[in-house]
Amino acid sequence: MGPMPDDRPFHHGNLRAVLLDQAETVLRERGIDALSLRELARAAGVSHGAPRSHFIDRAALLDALAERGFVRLADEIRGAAARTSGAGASGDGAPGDGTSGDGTSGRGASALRAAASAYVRFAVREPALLDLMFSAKVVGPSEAVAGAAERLFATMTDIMSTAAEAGAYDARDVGRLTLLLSATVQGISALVTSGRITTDQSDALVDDAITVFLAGASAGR
Amino acid sequence: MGPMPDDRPFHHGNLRAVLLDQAETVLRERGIDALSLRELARAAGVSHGAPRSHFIDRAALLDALAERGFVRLADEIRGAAARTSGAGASGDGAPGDGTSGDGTSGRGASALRAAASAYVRFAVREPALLDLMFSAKVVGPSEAVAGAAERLFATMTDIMSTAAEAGAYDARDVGRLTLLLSATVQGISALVTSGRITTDQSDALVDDAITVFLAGASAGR
DNA sequence: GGTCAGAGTAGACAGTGCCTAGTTCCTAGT
DNA sequence: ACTAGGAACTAGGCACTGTCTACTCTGACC
Repeated sequence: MGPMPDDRPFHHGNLRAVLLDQAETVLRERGIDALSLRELARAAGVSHGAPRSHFIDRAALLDALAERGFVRLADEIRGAAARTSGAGASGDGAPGDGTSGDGTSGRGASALRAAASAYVRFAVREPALLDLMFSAKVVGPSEAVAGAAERLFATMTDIMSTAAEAGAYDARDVGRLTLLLSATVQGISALVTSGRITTDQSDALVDDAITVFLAGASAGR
Repeated sequence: MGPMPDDRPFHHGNLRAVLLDQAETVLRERGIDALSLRELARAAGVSHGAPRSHFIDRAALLDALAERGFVRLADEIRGAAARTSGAGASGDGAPGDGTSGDGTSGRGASALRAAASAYVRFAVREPALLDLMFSAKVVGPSEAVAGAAERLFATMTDIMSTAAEAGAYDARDVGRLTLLLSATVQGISALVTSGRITTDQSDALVDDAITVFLAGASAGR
């Protein structure tokens, strides 16, 4: 009814992106309980019903956040792994150079170390977001976030495959070993985000994890 | 002001326990978002302000739930580990019998397998509760839950020490290895509670985890 | 130029957590 | 036996939230 006395444009233009960015900040600084659609709307200078045009639910907003989180996390560990070897670790990397040994210090190993470290660093930087990404849903995760999570796992598989080609372990075990290392890294992150261990401890733990993992994985003949 | 027309006693007697039990059920069946102090009060047949006598906060209720969760989880993995070897695995167990080998199938190994399996089974049974126990707090966890979490970790350490005495790995590494296995098991659980893998996959994953862990841990000379 | 869907506004409603004042009961202490 | 006091509980109110609905504005397209 109000004739809207303001001079600002009726259409915000990119409300969705603004809401997501602000939500991410709130999540980081004050936790998920402090995330309110109405507050986000106020901060963006729109009415309390405006977010509904972009997110049908509060849950939809959270899903979008989780989805973005998975994409960012995948990018970061891919980048970290790629930075260790000269070329990238994207999909069909060059075949292994035949380096043998137990793999605990090969080129594949350093990529694994870098990726794991980047993963946990993400957890330190964005504890609430990672928590949201892996939170227990009463109903299964939505299509979009499941896809994004899948992409993260695919990235992990890529990195693990490259390490296998470098001789760190048998290529036939890549599937199961990827699952295992993913779980381990996620577990270390959970210990960090829940405040159970310090970041210093987590660094050492990542080191131990990779060392034991490589020794155990290559021991399987 | 109302003269309380009911005939039921004024004092509920054990409201606190009833609230916690009911809260646990709601958590299990409808997730943490469905947990409302007022609804719990209604279900218990008391006024909406009654819970405040026992839990100053909604957060306090959640803390109490998490605390109970830690205790139960610790009990379950201790029991599972104890059931593998004849005697219990409590604290100062009998010294190892000198069994050598790489430890991937020794007596300590089966205790580890049982404990890990019990942990993940707990996650399957109580996903939302486990999530709550390891949720990212903007402020550090309360005193009580930190203590309960500590007790869980101590239980893990006990089990790991017993396996070390059985020759699974060097006793000097127990501290770091406990942290590592705890993280791994928690990570597998997170994959389950977030609906990323099925329970069948989780069983196989636990198996792989223990195998790789023992191979890697004992490989460290 | 009219129309039509998307984006935003504004109001209402049920529900929640939290606070406060008052009431009831149990349990000491004398 | 009586009374003081504290713990447990009731009842009302406040601010806030998510969600629904009806309405309005705007730009783009025929």
